[in-house]
Amino acid sequence: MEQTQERLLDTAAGLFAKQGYAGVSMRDIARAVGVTQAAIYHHFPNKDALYIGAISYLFEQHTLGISEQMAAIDDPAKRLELLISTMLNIMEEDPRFRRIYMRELLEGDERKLAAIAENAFTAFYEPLYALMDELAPDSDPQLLIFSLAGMVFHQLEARKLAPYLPHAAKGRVEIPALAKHITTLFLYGAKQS
Amino acid sequence: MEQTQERLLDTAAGLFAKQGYAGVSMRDIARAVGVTQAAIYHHFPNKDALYIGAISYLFEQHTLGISEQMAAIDDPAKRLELLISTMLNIMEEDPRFRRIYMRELLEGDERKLAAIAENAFTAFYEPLYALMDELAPDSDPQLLIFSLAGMVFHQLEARKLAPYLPHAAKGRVEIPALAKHITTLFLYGAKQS
DNA sequence: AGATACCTAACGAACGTTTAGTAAGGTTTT
DNA sequence: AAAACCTTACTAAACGTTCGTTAGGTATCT
Repeated sequence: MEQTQERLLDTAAGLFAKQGYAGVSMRDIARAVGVTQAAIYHHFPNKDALYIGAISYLFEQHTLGISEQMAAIDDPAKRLELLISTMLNIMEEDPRFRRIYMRELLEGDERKLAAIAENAFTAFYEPLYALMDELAPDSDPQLLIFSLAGMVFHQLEARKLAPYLPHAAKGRVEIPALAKHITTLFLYGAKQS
Repeated sequence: MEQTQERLLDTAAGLFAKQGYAGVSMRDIARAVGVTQAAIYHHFPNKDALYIGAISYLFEQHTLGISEQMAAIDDPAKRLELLISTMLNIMEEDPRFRRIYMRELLEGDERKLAAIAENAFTAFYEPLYALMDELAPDSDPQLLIFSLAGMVFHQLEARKLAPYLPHAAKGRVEIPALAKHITTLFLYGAKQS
């Protein structure tokens, strides 16, 4: 059966996202899945491989179909709007996703970063790169992508911070409102938004 | 001497910021400072106390008179530019600062979040709030601030990812270029930038 | 003499990983 | 059709290492 392997990947993804690489032991994962530690080594050669496998598995779950979905829309601005709200929805639904990404950026292990970039992130990146070229051919697409991604990630994450800030917010900002804000700001800037 | 204690706090802050709580051992910290593990226990009762102490120490370092600096500039756009490049410079200089922020935001401990919001973020937040009101009186200032902060944080952090992405970058993007990109994008959007 | 600031050495627990074995199912040989 | 063999998917137990922490000793200063 491949059932155990997939349950290992899924469970490990959640644990690693929440507690980080060093914060999760092979025993933790085995216990959560309901097997012994040694059983993991039947499916993965070591902890590193399980970690990278879990992350790739996590990204595969979500990146499927994004390119196809986007290719169907001609107008670049409309495509951007769809992409932003898709990203927001995915990351709202599955916090493991943005946690793993942020955590890896923070910890910055060269090997793991490279693995994530290749196995997992490229599916997002490629259509975005093309879109940036269409929207603003004279700007650096990578800078634009990093700014856009930063807005999406931080808007979701910072909602937890909002209650503790001055001029306290009225209530939780919903996803469609966030999508509209980011799209408008990204396209036309604060002066027009 | 209080010298060792302060060096412990300073060193631990850097290590914890980069590798997280579980990713750093007491031996790591002792080795980096140049004492034995047992010496730490002369200054702190346990690892938890050292962690909390290190974070508090880090934020105390960053009580900056940014409000005064900004109050001297009349033109809102110029003020924005100064603020962005100041934020970028501070966080470039001391990566521990943005890493601890991101890490605590991820882990989301209510108590620590409240402390961070009060001790660290408010100094940035108040002048920003006023500035947003001037720049775009019809928009939600908090949304604008979160988007701006997301860009600043993520641009700095994501530079590590750049080499592993397709259409590989030419070289490391420098701070002034980042400041210019973020300022223009924030004010006028991608269409104009 | 007593406090301070360390040291060496060790404790038990937890860590990633390995070794050896087993029960179940399929495949090949007789 | 039965026996022999092989592969798969595990388990129980242990390996050496590293972990947080502590006990006890030793210089140095007041």
